[in-house]
Amino acid sequence: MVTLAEVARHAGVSSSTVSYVISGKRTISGATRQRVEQAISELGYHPNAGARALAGKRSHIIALVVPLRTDVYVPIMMEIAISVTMAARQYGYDVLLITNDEGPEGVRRVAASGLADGVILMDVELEDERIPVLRALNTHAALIGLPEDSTGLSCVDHDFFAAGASCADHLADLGHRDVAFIGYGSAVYQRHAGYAERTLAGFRDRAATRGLRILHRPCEGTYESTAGAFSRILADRPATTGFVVQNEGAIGPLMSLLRTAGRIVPEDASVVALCPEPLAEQYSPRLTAVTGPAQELGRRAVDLLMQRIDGKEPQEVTLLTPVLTVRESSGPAPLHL
Amino acid sequence: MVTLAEVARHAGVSSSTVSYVISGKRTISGATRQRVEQAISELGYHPNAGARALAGKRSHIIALVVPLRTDVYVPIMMEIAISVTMAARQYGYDVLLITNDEGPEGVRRVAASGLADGVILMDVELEDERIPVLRALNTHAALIGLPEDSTGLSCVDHDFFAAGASCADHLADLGHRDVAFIGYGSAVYQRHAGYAERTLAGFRDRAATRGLRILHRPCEGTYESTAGAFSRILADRPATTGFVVQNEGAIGPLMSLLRTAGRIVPEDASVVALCPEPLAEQYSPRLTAVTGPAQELGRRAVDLLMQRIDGKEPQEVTLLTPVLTVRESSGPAPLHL
DNA sequence: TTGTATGCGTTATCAC
DNA sequence: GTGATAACGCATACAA
Repeated sequence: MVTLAEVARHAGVSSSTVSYVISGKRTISGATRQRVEQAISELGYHPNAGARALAGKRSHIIALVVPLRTDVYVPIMMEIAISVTMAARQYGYDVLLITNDEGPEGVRRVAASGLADGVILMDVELEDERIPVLRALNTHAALIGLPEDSTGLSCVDHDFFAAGASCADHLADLGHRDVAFIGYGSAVYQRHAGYAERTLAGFRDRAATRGLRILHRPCEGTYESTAGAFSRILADRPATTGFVVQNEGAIGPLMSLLRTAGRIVPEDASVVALCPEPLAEQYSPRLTAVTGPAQELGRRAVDLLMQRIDGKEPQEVTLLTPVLTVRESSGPAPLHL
Repeated sequence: MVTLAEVARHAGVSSSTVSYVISGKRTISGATRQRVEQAISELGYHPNAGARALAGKRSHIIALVVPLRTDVYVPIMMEIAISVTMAARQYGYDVLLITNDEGPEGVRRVAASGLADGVILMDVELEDERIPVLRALNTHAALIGLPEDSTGLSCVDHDFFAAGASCADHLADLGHRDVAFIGYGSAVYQRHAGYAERTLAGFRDRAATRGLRILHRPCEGTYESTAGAFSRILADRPATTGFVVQNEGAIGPLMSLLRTAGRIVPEDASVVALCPEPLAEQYSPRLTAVTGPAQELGRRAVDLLMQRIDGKEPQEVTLLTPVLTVRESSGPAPLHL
């Protein structure tokens, strides 16, 4: 293994000079810089990570805590994880993957050992049990998701309230009067997942303003569950012409069910999905959908975390505005109803 | 920050004793062990990762290199990543996430710096450019996927050949004679992705043995592409009654297309998917499918890597047998054709 | 069974 | 602009 000292000898300078050439924390004459850089590449020197962490009190690693639960659309989790990793690399940081089966202990472990300089929490719940650990250890952190009490924490999330509201707006604009909201399974609402509640709240709120009559039906995301929700909607409100879906698993079944029921989309019924773009594009007809910028979420979390590691105190809550993209699944409310 | 020395003072022993209590590399009397362990928990001691790595020449970190490409079913990638992480934890290891946008350099970086003690490569291609780096640095590694030349490397993969063969067998057993294989986009075959080629080879091979007439159609996984493949299949071989799909994105469209074409599944046509269980369960009717054990893949890769880190030389290639689960989408070939 | 002492490779302080 | 050198916190060879 090539060490700093060997590089120094090879270049005929002291090891501290080599160190400073690398870190750039000292002004170095062009000549020595040349020789040092040449020695580095000739010997194929790579600074030892452990030694650097020990001496520099900075591991240049951040931990990313990912959920095990799968009611989150997995590709989006992955997209966020990857964007976090790539953003971190731009700061010279690497990313350690922590699964939530370790629970709050995982956070404590990597923070207390100095393995990670900071932590990014994904899928943060309203009363997240990892947050007390963060606070107790005074760990640098950024949260993806919005907890109940975000005091002193940096959080990024989609603006789900706005997302829900824009669905209501869009359907109201198209003249729909009776609209159904097919959401996540009731377990999701029972554990007060912020994203589910906030979307629904935004939808309800705007629906009231716009004078929509709405129906909310939880749904497990299976075909059966969707079929159940669908038939109850038709039974309770036969005049329903607008559907908002926030459960990825329910989209396919819903489209089939509408077809089977003889309701042509978008002529007889409009569908607005709250889902990632690739999903929306995948159906036929392509879905009008509200989508939040997933990669941006990861990037911003890293930016915030890096600020904190650098001793700054960035803003507490950042909400990223989702975009409603009109595609082929929504249209004017049918007149004949 | 609590250090070993502080714990030692608190417990009234030397720091090496504390170290040995933790590592278990020395026999310690019950009494001192007690006192040390108490001191550790009282002070909330966590060994410093950097110092440990420096002194022990072992970071207790492995790197997991994940692909950026998304033609792999993403949830499975995630499942593997998570199983790798959990398996690694059992060995006291953490997992560093490396995205493939760094290319082979990423592998070099983490290996040469001693950041990671070993590397797990996901989505290995036949001529993978990361492999030369592995060989040059003599990095401990385990590959998920099968490269052209696996000499001296430890690889785990699904037995795709067997997977393809079992699809042919199943349909032949049911009396089908004309079977179509809807695969990945032609780009996947052109870059000689091992999994695609081996599945097709296994399918072809067994189909020949069983006297099936087959048709292979690449498919991009969109609705349009699937519709195109489907109509060409019906045009070229109207008597086709069996469908094998290896493209997750094509499954939904195919089911719709069959329904639209008036072919009831499984009475008029049988569908066998090569896909993860959750996907197979999600459709209506539920799909007969061949599924490889994804988590097992991750676990095994970690096991192999740990053996190598411990100086052993485990077997080169491990192929995990997939399982064909009969569900509702396959049945006897229709007699009237 | 336990203690002492050295070294791991880097960063950063102090001196020149 | 550059060079010594003292930490950094732990593991381990060597002593006792």
